[in-house]
Amino acid sequence: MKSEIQVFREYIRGRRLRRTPEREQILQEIFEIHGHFDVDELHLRLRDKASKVSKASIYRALPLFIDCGLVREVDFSDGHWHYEHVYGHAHHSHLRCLGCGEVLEFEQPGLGCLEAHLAQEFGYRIKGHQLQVHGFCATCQEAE
Amino acid sequence: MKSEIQVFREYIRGRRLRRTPEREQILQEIFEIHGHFDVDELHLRLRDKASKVSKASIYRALPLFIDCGLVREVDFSDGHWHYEHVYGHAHHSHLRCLGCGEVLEFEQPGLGCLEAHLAQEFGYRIKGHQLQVHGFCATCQEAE
DNA sequence: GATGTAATTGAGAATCAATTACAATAATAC
DNA sequence: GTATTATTGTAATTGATTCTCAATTACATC
Repeated sequence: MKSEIQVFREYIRGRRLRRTPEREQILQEIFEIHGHFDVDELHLRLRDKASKVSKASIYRALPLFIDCGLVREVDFSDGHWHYEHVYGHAHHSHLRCLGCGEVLEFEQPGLGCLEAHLAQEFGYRIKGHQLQVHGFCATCQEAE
Repeated sequence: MKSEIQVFREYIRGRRLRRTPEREQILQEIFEIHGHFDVDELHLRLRDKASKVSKASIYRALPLFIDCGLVREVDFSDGHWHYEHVYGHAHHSHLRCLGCGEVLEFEQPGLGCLEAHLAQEFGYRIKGHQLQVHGFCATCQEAE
């Protein structure tokens, strides 16, 4: 399997874009994040490492990472985007607690089959899906 | 089955909130919308009927409707919230075209079973889920 | 290695949906 | 009817994201 930096560099070359230290710093940082992140968090983490990458550059780089399949947008319905490092990870869905915000991951293999079915029924070429389940975790149920 | 206005009035009474013409106008308008809507659209439709309800009131009313199960937030990943009239409708998921923005609905009965499974495995009390599938419709595939 | 080009950058301004403060109004309880 | 307090519209504010613009820099070519 190609390394993620490799995937990104090939993508960059293929599009006549440019390989910059900023983009690679951002990507590197994403690899090191365990779990989900948002732009603010990513920016702070880079700040802490004395990187001067601006938020604007992060906002500009993320669509590239998404486009080449390294990162995925995740919707937690809290008013801004979250992202996750996706390359080489099994596709999964999120179970989110409406009380404390905890997010668990689970696998849902049946959805590949659903995609094939939808492709056939509606004539779509399917690119992906997002499934979120929400509710209250054990702790938050007690607290109610 | 209780009428939707009834559901809402009981909810209002139960919470010691107040029944106002603005809220009922908004709710009434939502019933008459076929399909999905966003705050802007709802506001324009009310304007057209010479209603003076402000956007702020719409923003303030929607969480109430959601809370009493009459309306559901829908995420089309286009930067702002969409909603749909939900009471008495079968739960469904959305298939969205990344090219033209078309949205189709489909039913996915297996997910009720998934919810029960998750409830058991993680100790959650599940409140609901959202599934969106995205890809390119037949027309947009040709255009590429 | 120098040069031209066009992509990329950071900083800050602009945008836009959503929220909030405030004073006026109006729904409910008494 | 009166008091209480939720709700309203208006306008200001917030906060995430996008855009602008001048300066910089990566890459291809000489």
